[in-house]
Amino acid sequence: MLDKSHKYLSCSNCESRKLSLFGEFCEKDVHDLDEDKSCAYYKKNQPIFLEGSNPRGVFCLNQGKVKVFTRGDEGKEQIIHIAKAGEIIGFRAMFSGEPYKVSATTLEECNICFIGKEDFLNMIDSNPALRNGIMRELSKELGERAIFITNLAQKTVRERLAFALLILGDIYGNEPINLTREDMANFIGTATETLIRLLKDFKEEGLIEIHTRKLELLNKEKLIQIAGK
Amino acid sequence: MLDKSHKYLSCSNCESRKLSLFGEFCEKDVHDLDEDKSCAYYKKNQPIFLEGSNPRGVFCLNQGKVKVFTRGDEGKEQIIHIAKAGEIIGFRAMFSGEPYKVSATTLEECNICFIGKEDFLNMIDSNPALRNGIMRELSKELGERAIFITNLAQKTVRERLAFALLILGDIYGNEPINLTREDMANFIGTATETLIRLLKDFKEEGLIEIHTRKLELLNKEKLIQIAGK
DNA sequence: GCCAATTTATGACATAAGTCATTTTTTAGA
DNA sequence: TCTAAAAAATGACTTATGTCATAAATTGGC
Repeated sequence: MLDKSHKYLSCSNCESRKLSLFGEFCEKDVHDLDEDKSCAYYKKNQPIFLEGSNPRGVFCLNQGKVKVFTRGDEGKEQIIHIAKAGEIIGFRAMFSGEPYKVSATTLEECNICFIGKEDFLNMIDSNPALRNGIMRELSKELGERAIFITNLAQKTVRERLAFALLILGDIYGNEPINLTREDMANFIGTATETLIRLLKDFKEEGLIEIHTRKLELLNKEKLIQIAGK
Repeated sequence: MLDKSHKYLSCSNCESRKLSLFGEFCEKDVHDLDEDKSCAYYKKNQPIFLEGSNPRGVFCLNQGKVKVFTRGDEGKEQIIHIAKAGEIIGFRAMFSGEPYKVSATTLEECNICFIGKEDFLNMIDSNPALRNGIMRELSKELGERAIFITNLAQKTVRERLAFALLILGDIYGNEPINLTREDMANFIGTATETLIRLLKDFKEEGLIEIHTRKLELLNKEKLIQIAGK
């Protein structure tokens, strides 16, 4: 499944594409996409783009997970989003005309394709469905971030942890959640030690199972209840 | 300046429009806009739209300020954004195809115009400049919210207050900042009492001047320093 | 398969910020 | 102009969560 060589990955039979904003492309569009893009293998913990730099195109996640984060005053990461296969990342900064406000780094080995700025913008101009998809995506995320903000401001760490576990459960699907404690703490906005203690509580309450780094959700119902609205 | 009747406000000489996403419209487009829109006077603390309801169009803020907020578990407001004249609000939910994730309420007397969903979407389809403006706007806000999230997660209330005062200073321009303590607390994500105590500190440190509800920034330099990155 | 480096875990302690109760001030409507 | 309601202010007290120190476990490179 994962391709460590830098060899070309065709879009036409790419399963991730079918889940992505390019999913509805007609054959010709897929062919054009194939022409325009380049592919690369990224190892774990490899940066994709950095806060403050200028976007040159967008990244299409074929395989693997990626964290999107900003750094606060003291350099501490705040994870804003965790992207999975099928997601296109880094397109916001291309429309805002500003440098990246966030950084992106792989959380595991990844295959990631790249589409240059000009090609991507042309696609958008000539493809209303893609355009609408992008606008829908931007809007949805904006709504999600409003909720993220409210959670941070009003929920306890325990509630936020339950909330985050449910989100991570969706992202990881069948696989167990697999993040360092630090990344997890930086996602819910707390100290690593606090997170560790709360995970232990959840384990003792029978809500999750812990296999070192890998977490399994045992009782989603109860987690939903703890997470609140 | 403020029109308490519900009489028609023409777009062609609307100063707020010139600052808005419709600012670059040609004469014909402005004429069409005039045909499509309706205008209304809103008094202070009047809701414009509610979280959970379905969007029927967008609102164009001709005069006044509006708070955009969500409610947490216990109904407490978290203010996400404060909109000023020239801003178009409520367009995110129209693209996401979901009900509103936020509510909007006037903070003062307002004149607000309304453009129906269909008309607005037609405008976007036929007007690439408007479309790009909207995408730029969505993207910019997404970046700002990443910073908002990081601030909430990592800064102290004192730092967030300094940060918020600077933002509010920009929004209010020449006028003094004019918000209830509760709204202000709900903007920076803290308890009203905590906010009141910190405002007192800032006053004693000579950073702001307080005339009951109206705040004046005296030392932006120092506020920037406190706010941090 | 071993060892250094990283990550996870745990305990002790400090404190920023929340909550609750009460008073004072301001606002807005009659 | 008066008055009731809302908002702002203040004090006393609690606590959730962060910090620091250290130990245990896990990981990954040679």
